[in-house]
Amino acid sequence: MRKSELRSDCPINYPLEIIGDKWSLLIIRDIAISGKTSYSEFLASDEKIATNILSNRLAMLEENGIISKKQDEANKARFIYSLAQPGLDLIPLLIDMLIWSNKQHPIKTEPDALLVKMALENRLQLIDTIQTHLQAGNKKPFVLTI
Amino acid sequence: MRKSELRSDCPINYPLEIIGDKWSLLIIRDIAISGKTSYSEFLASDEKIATNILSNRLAMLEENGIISKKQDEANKARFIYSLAQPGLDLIPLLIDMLIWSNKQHPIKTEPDALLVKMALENRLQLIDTIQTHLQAGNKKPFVLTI
DNA sequence: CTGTATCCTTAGGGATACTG
DNA sequence: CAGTATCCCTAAGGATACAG
Repeated sequence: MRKSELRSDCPINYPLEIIGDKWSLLIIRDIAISGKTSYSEFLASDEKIATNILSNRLAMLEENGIISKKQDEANKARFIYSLAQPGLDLIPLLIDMLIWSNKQHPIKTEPDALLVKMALENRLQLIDTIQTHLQAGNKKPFVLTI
Repeated sequence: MRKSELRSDCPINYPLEIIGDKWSLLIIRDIAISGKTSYSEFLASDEKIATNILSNRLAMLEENGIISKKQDEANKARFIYSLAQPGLDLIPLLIDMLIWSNKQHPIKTEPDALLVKMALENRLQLIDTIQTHLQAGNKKPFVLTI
């Protein structure tokens, strides 16, 4: 995305142009909250993303520095996706979306309800805990480790 | 948007389906931060939204209860758009986007730089101040009243 | 001023087959 | 497992004209 292609240089518009499509934030959610790391795991999510779209979005997110892609040392045919710093910095946004959704339609099913509870009690601490969890390279979803 | 049409009932997916297009959040920004209230003001924004798209998004946002539309008492040919409660509840999201953008490319131009400064100093207070400002029906953009 | 209506183009996306 | 490559369709969007 070159700057000349942006509709404007408004800082609210900017993230919309980078991750403002209907799929990117779901991939980021999968990594950040669901603990997913691989193509096949993203493919298995409820929203049923198509293979070509997933492929395209992973490439775009990597190109924009939101995620990182590394070969799995144990299994060379496998790739591991993780959040780069700008991706980790999107976690506050995910949490606020969760809080907003909960206000519109209160969430009662686990593990999301637990996440909402933690977010409402101490948003900053939750964000920090998730970021630390991810940076440590844990494989289980954060919410299952509590 | 009927629930049966949603790709999933994930609370992160929900806002993406309601306001996750490339234009809705810009209209909400115009109302919340730029102090705009009318069709022609939205039309004049930097991103150059088309008339049919603007018309469509205003109707959709109203239908989903995000914004309210009222006839101007002083000028009957004019309509005034404002944020309903779910729209006001999106302000934390806007602030997070601002903070994220600033981290990617530090903002140096006013009035956005001032807004970032306030957000970093006390996010909750800024959100509350903007919401109160809007609910009071002030016509000047919040940031110009400081 | 606040929209509709229309025409047309393009980007996004679903389905499926195929490959290293 | 992790993708590419097609094919095809639809929704999104730009441009412009017109209307109350």
